This record gives sequence, structure tokens and C-alpha cells, in this order.
Amino acid sequence: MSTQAPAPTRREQILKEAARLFAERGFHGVGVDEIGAAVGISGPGLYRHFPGKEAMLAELLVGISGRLLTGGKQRAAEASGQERDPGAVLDSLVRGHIDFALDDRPLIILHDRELDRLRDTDRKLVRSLQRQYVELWVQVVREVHPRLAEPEARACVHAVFGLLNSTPHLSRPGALPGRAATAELLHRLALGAFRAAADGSGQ
Amino acid sequence: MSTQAPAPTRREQILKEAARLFAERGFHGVGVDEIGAAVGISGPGLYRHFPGKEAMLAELLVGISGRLLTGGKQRAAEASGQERDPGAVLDSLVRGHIDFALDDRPLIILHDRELDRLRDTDRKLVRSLQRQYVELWVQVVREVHPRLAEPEARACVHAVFGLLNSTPHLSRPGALPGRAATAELLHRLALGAFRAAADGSGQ
DNA sequence: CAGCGGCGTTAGTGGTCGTTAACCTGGTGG
DNA sequence: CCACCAGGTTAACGACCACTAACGCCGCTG
Repeated sequence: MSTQAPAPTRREQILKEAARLFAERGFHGVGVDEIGAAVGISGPGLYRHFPGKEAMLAELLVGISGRLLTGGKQRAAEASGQERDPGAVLDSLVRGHIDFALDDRPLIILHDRELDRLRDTDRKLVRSLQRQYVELWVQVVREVHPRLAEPEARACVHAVFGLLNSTPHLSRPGALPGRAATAELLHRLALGAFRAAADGSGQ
Repeated sequence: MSTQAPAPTRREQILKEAARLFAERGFHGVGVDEIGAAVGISGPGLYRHFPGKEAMLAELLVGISGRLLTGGKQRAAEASGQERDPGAVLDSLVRGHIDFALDDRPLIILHDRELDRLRDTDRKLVRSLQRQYVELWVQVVREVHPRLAEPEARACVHAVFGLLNSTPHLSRPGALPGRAATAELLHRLALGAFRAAADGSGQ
């Protein structure tokens, strides 16, 4: 890869540590002094980089929602030469989401846990990005499984997100098989769930 | 049914409202005055019923973990006449968990979100109950799908919990099909996920 | 070399929150 | 009728916390 960790800026350090702490103890459970200490500066020094504690959370949530969406759009687009194969697109979406869940565990946790701590305007933005991401999935799922009506497809997508996002919640990471095996397992679980939902009431 | 809502005691009112508020805004995000106001008394009056705010959370989490476990044990036991059918047991476990997730949404949310706000002793108790519940599922899943090794089965169970617990997270309940339809859909998703995981790498 | 702006620091400050203290009140049993 | 107790009340206290103020250091740039 050409991107070789180009010396993380202070802002990025702060965001990374804030994400970890917020995920561990909750937004209200972490003080600014702790965040500062985690990057080697203390307390109010953070205000040289962010206008406030909530701004950090907002940037984290907008960031991850945006990256999920753009990643999803990209995968949906690049797999669509003429004669696009919907199954391959869904496959790619699932794999991309799994990579996210396994590599950015704190962000995935924050993403559906601390959304309500945002100001109205930020929360609306994040929700909009999340909604677009869901709709992207719904569309692809319905191409692969045309028997699924739209509300059912949307419910399935939400449920599968719950499935894919479940791994970060495990306290000790050692409880899982290796990363590759876990990814493969989640992949099978997700696709199997969609297929079972689409196979109608007759099993 | 013979149980016809036998006049909820004050303690029960408090627990119910506290569960709702904790689920909405997080343990640290809710003040004791709000909890009091939600049941018509104000602030410190709660201390006639609980030794502190954390005791409410502890009772909620121990309560739900315990009820999940005893419910699961019961279902596993009653389905096991001689010639027990593992598929039916798993079916029953899934249905029972879905009922819980759909009927006690706040508790399900708290259950995997605010565990870390407990004192050591309470947290250990809850974790122990959760672990037993997981192991119960793992055992049944491996009877139904013997090809699954134990670590994989455990990972699958965690993931399916994530799937089943995903519905409470949806902000507006109106986004789903009716309760029965949602339950049926979740049931198919869960069993389909297990089956797909067990069907090995060949799809 | 002067000055200035980025990036810290420490010392407050106002507000919130969990908890305790002290007091009140209506029903109940001796 | 009186004592008591369960279950409230309001007032206050101490800790904590996000944020601001005032100041200091240091590497640029002109």
C-alpha cells in the first residue's frame, strides 16, 4: 500500500483516543481530562483543537457514517459494469461492512450507542447518512431476493447490521477465532440470514 | 391468563421508568430527579426504595439476565421428553428470545449497553448469568448443527443475539411490519443464519 | 532580532448531580 | 389517643465536570 501511516496529527490522535474512551465508558462517562491525558496533554488543551467535547463525538459519528456510505456507494458502483451481478454486489457490501466492524470496533459501538448525545443538527446529518446507507443495502438486497417486499427487506437489513455489528461488543477479543475466520463466519451468517428471509414461509 | 396486572408497586413503577430513561439517554445521562418525576415523586424520595441510583440499574440488569436464563432453561427442559428434538428446542429458544426483545425493548438495550456502569460484584453476577445463557444456546446449537465446532458456535450465538436484539434500537417502532410479522421474520433470519454457518464453506 | 501565532499550561467558575439531613404527614395498632 | 413508621418533602452539601481566562513557551517569518 502507498499509504504508510503519514504521522498522525494531534487532532487524529485525539479522535482516536476519544473514540476508544467513549466506547468503553460512554460519552457522559468520560471527562475531558481523561481524553487529554490519553494523548499526553491535559484537559483544556483539547480546546485548541475542538470547540467542545460534543464536537469530538460529532466528528466521529459523521465520519464513520460518511465512510460507511461512500464505501458502500463505491462498492455498488464498481461492481456494476453492464451485466452487473447483484449477488456479487451484496457480497461486496457485506465484506466491506465486516472489515469496518472488525477494524474500527470503537466507532461501530459509538455509531449506534451515542447518537442521541448529539445536537439536533449533527444528529440529523448522521441519521441521514445512516438512512442512505440502509437504503443502498435495501436496494441491493431486493435485487438479489426479489421476493422480499421493501419493509421486510429493510427490517432484514437492520437485523443483519445488528448481526455484523455484534462482534465489537464482546469484551475480550480473544474469545473469537482468528480475524479471517471470524470474517468468513460473519459473511456466511449474513448471507444465510438474507436467503432464509427470502425463502418465504416454506423453509 | 390468571396474572392480571396485580397493581404495580412503587418499586416496580420506578424500575420501569428508570429502564425507559436509561435506555433513552444512558445511565449517566439521566438524573435521579427525572426518574422521580417520571413516577410522580421527586428526587430523593427514591432513596426510600433503593440505596442509590446504581442499585436500580443493577436490579434491572440482574433481573433481565436472570429471566432470560431461567426462561431458556425452562424451554430447554420442557422440550426434552425422551426422544427430544434439538431442532424444536432451538426453535423455542429463538422464539422466547424474540418475545423478550420485542416486549422489553428498554431492558434489552440496557442489557448490552450499560453493563460497565455496575460495581464489580454486580457486574460479575450479570456476566455470569449471561455466560450461562450463551452456553445454553451453544449446547443446543451444536446438537442441531454438529458440524459446528464450539468456538464457531459461540461466535454464531453472539452474532445471532446481535441480530435478535437489533429491533429495539430502531428509533420509531412504526418502521417495522406488525409484531407477529416481525417475530416471524426474525425467526427465519436467526435459523437461516445458523444453518448457513453450519453448511460449511461450500454454500 | 522582533513579534506573533500555534499550542500548551494552571487556576478558576458556574452548573449539575448523587446523596444526606431534617422535617412533615397520614394511616395503623396497642 | 398516642406512638410509630412508611413514604414523602425541601434544603443543603460535596464532588465532579465542561468550559473560560490568563498566562507562557517556542519556532517561524519578515
